[in-house]
Amino acid sequence: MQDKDDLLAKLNPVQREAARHGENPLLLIAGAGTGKTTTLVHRVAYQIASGISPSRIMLLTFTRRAAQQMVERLRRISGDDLDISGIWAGTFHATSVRLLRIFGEAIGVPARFTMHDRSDSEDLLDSLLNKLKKDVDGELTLPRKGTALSMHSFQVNSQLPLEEVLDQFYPDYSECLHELQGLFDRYQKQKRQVGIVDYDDLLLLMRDLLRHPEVGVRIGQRFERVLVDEYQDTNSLQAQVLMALCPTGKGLTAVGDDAQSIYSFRAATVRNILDFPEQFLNTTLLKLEQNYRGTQPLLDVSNALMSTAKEGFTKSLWSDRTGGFRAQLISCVDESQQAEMIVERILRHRKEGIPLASQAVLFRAAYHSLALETELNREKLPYVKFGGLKFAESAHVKDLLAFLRLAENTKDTVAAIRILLLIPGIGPKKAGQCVDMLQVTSTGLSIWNQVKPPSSASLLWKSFVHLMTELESDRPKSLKQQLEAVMNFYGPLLEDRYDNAPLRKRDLEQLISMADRFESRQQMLVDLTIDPPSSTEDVEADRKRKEPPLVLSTIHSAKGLEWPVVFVMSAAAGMLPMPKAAETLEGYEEERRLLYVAMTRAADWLYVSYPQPRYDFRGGWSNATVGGMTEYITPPMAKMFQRQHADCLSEIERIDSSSASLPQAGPSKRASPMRKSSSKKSKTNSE
DNA sequence: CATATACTTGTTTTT
DNA sequence: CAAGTATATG
Repeated sequence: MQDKDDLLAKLNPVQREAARHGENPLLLIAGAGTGKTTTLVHRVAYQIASGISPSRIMLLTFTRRAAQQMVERLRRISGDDLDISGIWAGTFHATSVRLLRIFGEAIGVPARFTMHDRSDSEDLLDSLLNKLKKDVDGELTLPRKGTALSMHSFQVNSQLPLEEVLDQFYPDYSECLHELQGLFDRYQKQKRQVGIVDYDDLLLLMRDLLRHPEVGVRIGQRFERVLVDEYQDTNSLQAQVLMALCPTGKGLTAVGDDAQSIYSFRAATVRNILDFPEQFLNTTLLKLEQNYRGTQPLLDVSNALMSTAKEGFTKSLWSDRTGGFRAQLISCVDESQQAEMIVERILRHRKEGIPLASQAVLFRAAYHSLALETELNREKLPYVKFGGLKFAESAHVKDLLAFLRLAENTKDTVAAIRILLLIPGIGPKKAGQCVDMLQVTSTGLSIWNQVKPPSSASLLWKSFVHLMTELESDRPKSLKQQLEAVMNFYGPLLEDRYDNAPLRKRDLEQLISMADRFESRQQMLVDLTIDPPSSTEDVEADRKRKEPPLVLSTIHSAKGLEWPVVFVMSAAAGMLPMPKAAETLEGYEEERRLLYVAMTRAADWLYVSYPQPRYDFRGGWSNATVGGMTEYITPPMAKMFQRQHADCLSEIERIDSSSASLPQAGPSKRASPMRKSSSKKSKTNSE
């Protein structure tokens, strides 16, 4: 077997030091594109080579995508010598599920728990909220379900007292503190009683499990090494999870970049990263500043952006890839012209040899790409979109899964009401009655045989109850068969419910064909909730594409990825600083970091574009305050950008033809193995 | 009691 | 523009 230090041959000195660091707590501050993931992956490989069993290493990442990518890279660098298969790599949430399946009973989580996604949580909370509304009888103005859930979720994740959360973020509702507190207590209690778990509960339960006097200690001892990626985006609750897992910090590694913290709405706090050295004694702090991704001119612009930030340490990224393309700032007449401009440039890059899949268009909110998508469809360019509404969140998919969810957990009233309402002739009232029947009985769903539906629905009702009791029974049926049985029943209902039924039906066929991937019904339901197919590609993957598609992504979903060509679109007040988000100073600063994250995704070409302000919905210039110039871009920065006005088409042509050749990509080697790893799916690399 | 229609409201980001 | 409320009809 090779010497374990050979593994680290390609790392720079700081990276190597991080990889070889012993078991004392390690905090790695790593700027965008500095080889953060590379270092982390090498550290894991090095530890395994040093004799630590992979099954005793936990690698916590921010998204499932990041976890998969890391495992893939780990596999690549460890070759055949090291067996890495036992490693626990995943998000906090996914890891929690994994632990709960094994140890959940210890803290009262039933093996057949079902999960609620955000809209299910809202529904459950809404039922309690409506009762409360009757009680207060108009004396108080209570929040809507979505707002209420956000409050509660923030409270849980931040671990602050509810009073503080209300005062700080929802002052309008400070008066209802008492009522809301009661509401949330009842909400938590009810979920526990019926074996329902939501996103926040996964963290809460993971913490509680790890604090369990016996089981918790056992788990803590089992994991000798714990590594956390994107630490700047963890919240207090996640910090508590880590504290419970590694009380002394022994074996703990955290990696992050305070300049890229963009999840404050999930109660993420840079305090976690700043306080790490105090929280865990003997912490070693290492910093990575050499960027292996971008060219120096591109980094100059990003650095300039961050130098205007109001707070935070300034790191200056540098690269030895001097020269190359200078970023362009492009002013467009309106959104549709912006779309045309982007498509035109994408095509030009493709002609010059950059495949579509190596180009990405990034934006603040999912709907910002609508105009562009129309244009892409017109040009028949294939694309995948990350972020925005997920496949598993669409109504028809949720309907289908609700049948299985109810069968899995007959106390999951949200699932029950959802499917009951699908049946013609059954409304909220009747559905409520049916659900109440379930609460008192122990015979399960067969009690519904006693329900007498309106005569028009009686036949349908019979087949419905038959279906459900079949699903509920332990009679061995494959998942696929179960789904097909549901589809038999649901298919016709779907048809007269939605006008685009054929399309939706195809989605469901897709879902059914995915069934074999899952080991059990419970697993399928939970996995689809914590790891919903995040792009259109995941769903359509087997429809063979002629060409790997262009990437469209929200900035949040683009975190940690890179592309040779990056477009940041709609970077103008009203869209990139989102008015709603930029109300507070902290919010405003986060919007800036968002732009920073977006710009630092680019390796070779970067375009930032914005439409001119226009008089828009409900009185107001969409980005008037800045006279058409995006707020964050200061005059010196504008000079660094090669500024263009796309409304003068001749100007575009002129500049484009002069800069049409490929940029000199700096020194011959890119100093890291990140590039060029053209295996099937690695159109993008991580930092 | 279920459902259809007509009108108001508030617009992000993700596990 | 979707998701809420309010009112009318079956």
